[in-house]
Amino acid sequence: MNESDDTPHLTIEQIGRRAGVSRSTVSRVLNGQRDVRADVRARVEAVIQETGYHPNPAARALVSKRSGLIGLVMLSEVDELFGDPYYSALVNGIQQGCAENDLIFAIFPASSPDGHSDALTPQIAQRFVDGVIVTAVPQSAHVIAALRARRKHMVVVGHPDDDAPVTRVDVENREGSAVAVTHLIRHGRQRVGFVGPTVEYRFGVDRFDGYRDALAAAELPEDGLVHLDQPTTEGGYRATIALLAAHPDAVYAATDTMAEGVYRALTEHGRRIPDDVAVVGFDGLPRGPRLDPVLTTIVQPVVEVGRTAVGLLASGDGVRDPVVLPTVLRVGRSCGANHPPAGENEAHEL
Amino acid sequence: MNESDDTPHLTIEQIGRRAGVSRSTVSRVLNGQRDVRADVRARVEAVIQETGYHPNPAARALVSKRSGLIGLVMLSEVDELFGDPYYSALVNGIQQGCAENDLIFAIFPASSPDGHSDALTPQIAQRFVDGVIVTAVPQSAHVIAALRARRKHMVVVGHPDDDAPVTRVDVENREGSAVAVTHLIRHGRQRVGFVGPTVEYRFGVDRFDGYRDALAAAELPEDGLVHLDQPTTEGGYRATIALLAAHPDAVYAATDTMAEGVYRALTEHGRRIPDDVAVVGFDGLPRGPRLDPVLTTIVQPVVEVGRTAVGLLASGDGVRDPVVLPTVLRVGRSCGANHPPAGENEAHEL
DNA sequence: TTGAAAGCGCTAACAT
DNA sequence: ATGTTAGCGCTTTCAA
Repeated sequence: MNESDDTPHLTIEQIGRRAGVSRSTVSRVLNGQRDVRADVRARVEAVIQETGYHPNPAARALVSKRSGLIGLVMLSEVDELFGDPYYSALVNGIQQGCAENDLIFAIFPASSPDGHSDALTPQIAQRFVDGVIVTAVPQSAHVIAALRARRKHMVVVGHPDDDAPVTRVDVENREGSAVAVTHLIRHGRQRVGFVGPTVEYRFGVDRFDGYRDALAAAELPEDGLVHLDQPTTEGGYRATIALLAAHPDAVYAATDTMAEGVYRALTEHGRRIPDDVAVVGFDGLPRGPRLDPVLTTIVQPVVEVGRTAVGLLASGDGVRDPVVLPTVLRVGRSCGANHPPAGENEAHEL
Repeated sequence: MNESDDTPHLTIEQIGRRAGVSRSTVSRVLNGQRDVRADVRARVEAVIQETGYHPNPAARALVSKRSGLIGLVMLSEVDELFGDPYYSALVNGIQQGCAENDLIFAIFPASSPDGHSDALTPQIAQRFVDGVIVTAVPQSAHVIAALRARRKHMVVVGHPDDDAPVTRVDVENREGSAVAVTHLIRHGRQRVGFVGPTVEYRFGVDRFDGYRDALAAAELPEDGLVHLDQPTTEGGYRATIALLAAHPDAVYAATDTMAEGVYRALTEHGRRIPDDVAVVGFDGLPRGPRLDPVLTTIVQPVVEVGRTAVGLLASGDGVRDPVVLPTVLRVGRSCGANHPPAGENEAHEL
């Protein structure tokens, strides 16, 4: 129960009575309709104020078919994600978006604990929720499919593998990558290695495409310079070891986490950063790895992604065009560009 | 809106029609009442099954006065907490509890962004929520007060400063501390230092009391051995530096995070762990610091705390007796007890 | 054991 | 500009 039972809650009817108007007028005031005379409105508002009245959300939800609740679908144990700097920032953005839109932010496990046939937890399935946010990772494909099958309102963060229509929010993975690699090339690097995740990660593919774009534009080779592994520090380490045979003078790591592995591998093999090998990463997350020398990286606006996703959920129903947010190059020490071209070293607030 | 408008949802009435019974009977089946003939029940359940019907939660909430929604009040930016191993585990437990009780888990910022006079965010104030969980930290005092004033159903995790009646879940801070310190004493340590948080942290006070209990029981002195600072690695470091003057042969750190600082201070000052100075901590969190040598620590069941808090919220309304969960000593290498007394080195599953 | 009917508190036609 | 009325989909007496 919400509160102790000895606090009978006021209803819109009673507010009306106290203000000497009908319940409809109170409703109009409540919902900001303007066809209410100013003095009447004031009177009603005064009563609302002094009584501390709040309309019953369940009644509202019943008639309006909106609960004011949106959810994030968690694909793994909640506390795994809590450690992840990406989710940490994303959740922060979602929370901000909810506050801005006066929505309640709920967390849903992806599947019911009892291993239901349906991939969805009863809470989502039972449609109390106005809409959900799902991140596009390999494991989420079936959840997205299930949500679509049930015609749930959803926004996908990132880029799902299948190209079925969904409203989604993404960042300029490809463009950002191209900027990163171009930056290296412009500062004299000729053999830029790519260390990125294996192909099931769509963002990795997009970032790889940006890498190719930049190499192609500079007419540089990529022979033996591309090495894929898990998007972890360990993966970055292994990929870099493999890459060394190709004698890179720079490494573009598709994630900062992988860049951490790149650092370790380079250091262990006696390569100085950036003197022998320059490094640029991607992500720039607030809680991401702190490397020495400071990593030059492409900053993606994850918090903004979260807020945008909520905004999309709050603003309507159908499938909308993807929203793709810009990334920014943040120049540190690892790229060897101590005097970066003007305008390149300013990271926006994210 | 919940779903695309072209999916008109089934109502209990329609289910009744299809099953050839009244809506009341369907409701009885739905709510597991037993005065329904077995074959009728089966028929209704079959229809529910094949139609994939779910009762409308808003309608249910309206009449039952329960939303099935519980919330965690977040006292700082969401993403600060995400980094915190304590919250990480707590949220994990809350999530588990919600899944078990078929509740939706929402996250609420403590105060409305627009700096309302009221300390509560509108969502909570507007009572959509069946109950909330608040952690007892210094900043939460006014939130707890505000919730109490509004007669919200709440469970406090930890121990608030004021002794106003609340339902709360806590762990055996005092008893656990006593076990930790007794363990050190039993293994020959005579000068056990206390490194803990300053007195505004109630759990710190409780843990200090346990320390005193153990010293008193062994008739050992505490002169110059108690040093308080912020409950951070840095605080643990500073407190230890101060402590060194008292020539401790062991340090009991009231949190593992502080223990991390203890390690650093001891190491920097040439003390070997555990040979010169033994160390025992408190928390044992899944994502807590990993120290070398492995820290002996008092493990508190934070996940269980979260689940219990939800259980309390789900099970009733009034103020209940505090639930205090047991802690367990987990013996590592830092206490110098390589052959721990039987039964002491088994940490339960948490 | 089952059905009919009232009503939870609100919004939104529809009147006036 | 304001009031009246009819539901939203459910649970729950109350009758049968």
